[in-house]
Amino acid sequence: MQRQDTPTTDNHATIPAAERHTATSARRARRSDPNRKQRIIDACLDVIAERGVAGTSHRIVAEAADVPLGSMTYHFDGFDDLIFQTFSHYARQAAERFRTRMEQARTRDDACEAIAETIADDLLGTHRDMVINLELYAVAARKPQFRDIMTEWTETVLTSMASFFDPQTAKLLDDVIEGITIHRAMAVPHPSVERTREDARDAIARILTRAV
Amino acid sequence: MQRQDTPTTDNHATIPAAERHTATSARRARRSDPNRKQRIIDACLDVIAERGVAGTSHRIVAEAADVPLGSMTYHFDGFDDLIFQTFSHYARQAAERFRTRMEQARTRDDACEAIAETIADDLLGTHRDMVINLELYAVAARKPQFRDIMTEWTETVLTSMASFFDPQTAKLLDDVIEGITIHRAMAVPHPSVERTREDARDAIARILTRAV
Amino acid sequence: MQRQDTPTTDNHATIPAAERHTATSARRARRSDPNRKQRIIDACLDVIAERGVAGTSHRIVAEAADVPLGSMTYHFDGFDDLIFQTFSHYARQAAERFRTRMEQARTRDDACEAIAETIADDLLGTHRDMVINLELYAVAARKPQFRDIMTEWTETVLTSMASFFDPQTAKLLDDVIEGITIHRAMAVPHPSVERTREDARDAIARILTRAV
Amino acid sequence: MQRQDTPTTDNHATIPAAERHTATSARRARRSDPNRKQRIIDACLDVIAERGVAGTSHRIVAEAADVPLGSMTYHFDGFDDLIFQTFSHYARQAAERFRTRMEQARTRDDACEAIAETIADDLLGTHRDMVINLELYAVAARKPQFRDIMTEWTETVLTSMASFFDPQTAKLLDDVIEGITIHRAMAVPHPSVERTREDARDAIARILTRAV
DNA sequence: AATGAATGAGACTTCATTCAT
DNA sequence: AATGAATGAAGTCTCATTCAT
Repeated sequence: MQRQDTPTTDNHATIPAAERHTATSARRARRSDPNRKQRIIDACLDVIAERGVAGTSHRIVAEAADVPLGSMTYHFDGFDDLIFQTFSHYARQAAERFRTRMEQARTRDDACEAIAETIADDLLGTHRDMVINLELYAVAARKPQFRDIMTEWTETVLTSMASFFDPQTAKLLDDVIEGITIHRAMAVPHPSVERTREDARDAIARILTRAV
Repeated sequence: MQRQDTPTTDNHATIPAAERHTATSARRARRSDPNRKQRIIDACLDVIAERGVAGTSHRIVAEAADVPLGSMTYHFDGFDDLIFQTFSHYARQAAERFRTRMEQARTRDDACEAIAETIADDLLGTHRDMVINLELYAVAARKPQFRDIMTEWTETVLTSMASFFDPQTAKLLDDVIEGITIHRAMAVPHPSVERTREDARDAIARILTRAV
Repeated sequence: MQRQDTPTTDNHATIPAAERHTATSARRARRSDPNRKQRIIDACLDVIAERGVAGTSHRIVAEAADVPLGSMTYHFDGFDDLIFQTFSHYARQAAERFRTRMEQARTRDDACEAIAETIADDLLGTHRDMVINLELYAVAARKPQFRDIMTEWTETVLTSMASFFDPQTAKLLDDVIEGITIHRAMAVPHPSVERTREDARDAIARILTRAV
Repeated sequence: MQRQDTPTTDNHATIPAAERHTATSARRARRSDPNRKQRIIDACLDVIAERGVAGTSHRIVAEAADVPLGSMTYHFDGFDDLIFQTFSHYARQAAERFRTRMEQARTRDDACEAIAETIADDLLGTHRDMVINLELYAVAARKPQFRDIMTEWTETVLTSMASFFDPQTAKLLDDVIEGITIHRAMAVPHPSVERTREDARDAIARILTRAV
């Protein structure tokens, strides 16, 4: 309780007490829904891809995941936590995909191809991934916690490339991956996957030519 | 309104109660205010930098610009228009800055240095620019309209480089600029401006070595 | 935006942005409603009397005052401010009533009768006043700001009695007023107004007998 | 939940997210917990003292008592029952304390001193008791059921005084006790215990002087 | 006997926008 | 031309309570 001109931290009051709702409406039974939390995260990812973080809300995600609104703050410690866990999950998955691709590479050429494929297929292949990436960047630029997600991701990428490229080259390649991703994302109309793959191959080749 | 914000005390950002509306009359009294619209745009840019598009609202911008709330929908055709014009202004300004830098370059080495400076000083020099850039990217990824802003910007950049580099090299350089910008933005802690400039120089050099 | 285990003050996020409700439903026109704020306060007093502060909410008060929910936080700086202003108004009014009664008294006996009437009619006459009084006490016990309301009230009461009683006697009388009020409020069933007035007269007489 | 609360940082009072439910298993492990119900009541009293009935909820009490949320509705028949039993316990205890004090009195003077001590030490000695008292009054004013608690308490008080004072005097004394208690509770800043005891002695003396 | 999981209702607040002035 | 007043929708979050285990 606070007077009108005395700003305090306590400005989100809540429910009264004592006399609360006594109505006992009929309830749908939907208990015991395993991995509901994961379903919410997946749905949240979809929503972010479609409407951006700015357009994401508990209600919309709950609807997308087909869970009651109350589930949101039950499973997540507030909206911010939802966003954090969602991006965290996404980044981990993306990093894993990249590592898998690199692990399957035998030669340096294989590795280059894997990178090109990552750019063209994983990062830009779908509008979805593209948007999520950029939304994550935007948030991370302002929130240190989200930068940690990025750090982890970057480390996995660089580590995965370590077998084929020296650290400096790997970093440069990583920069280029990023740059191409963004620029193609911004292009209107978006270039085709094939075209993007070509461009990626060329860029990588140019960088490596000198390093050889 | 504050969603993905760094925690602030947020004392006066909130809407005043009814009385306060009239109580603040002394503060304003700003009849005949030329370029009020521009002041709103500048304030909006500040707000976006600090709270992201998700945390931006008419009220907060109005407060930051010290204009009445009614001004917002009077000068802008709704919220989206405000954001669009704001980003549009920003991008044009950034492109102009880059062109000026390049125009002052005489040799190819000058040009490289200008690029490095752009990365280190203009795009990453301030947290502000970094955040605004990424916010713009995020929006642009989802809204074609905003992609036009990016297109214009990119064209100015490539055109400015045309005197010193062949198209393909310019594009690659542009990609690297982007990649470095992002990766440094994500790094924790942010590397120093000097360090960033060094890295940028190296990356550019590597790319050009082979092209020469 | 905050990670799950990092308690920050920033835990009441709000609206997204950019893509918000564009629906323009038909609106009732109810502009220009003078002293709407006072009507809300009156309604709030009714609600408190009926359900206690614990049972009071923006929604319920808005409904009682027949104003849209949005009006509540428009006219008041949050729930706490509403409660504060409501009690403040009530206390001022009650103090005024008491002063008027005392001002009309000519003799000491008149004053005694005025006090008895205050107890029986003003403070206990209606269930409404009784409840509001006690709710105010309860809040004031925990919130210093509300204690200020009480202080002002008490001062008015003591000042009003100054013409007829020495300070110490006035204070004792005030204490007795309070005590009778409470005890009768707690009695089950509530004694009649007449009975209460009798009791008050007796108590006052007893206190004054010795002082004479 | 916090409505009319003094501003607190409120870190751990909030509900944990889903995972945290299981994460805290180490903390509890309290099988076979005798007088758990009493522990809940004690905790509830603390919560009421700190946040008022309006700020009390099942969750907060459960947290304060370190029992699982489900315990609340298991041991109590809903929220109102919890509040009722809590106040009931408190009043019985307070009445008992008063009776003990009076039983130890031998002379009428002893009795007067016991009353003064009750006011100064028991009712006002701690902020806690003061708040709880007034919260109880407020609820009792609106709910007959709670008035029964008060009736029982008052009867014990009057009975305890019967050995030393005639009924009418006892009643008046009781009124004064009440009045002083409230007025001191409202004073800002609260007078010291010693000062309060003095005042109480004086008031009692004045009342009795005439009666003698 | 006891409790973790879950939920629908409702809490406060802020929002973009409209409209009379 | 400009704006203060006002509002319905939607925001996040907490609530008491139920129920399967």
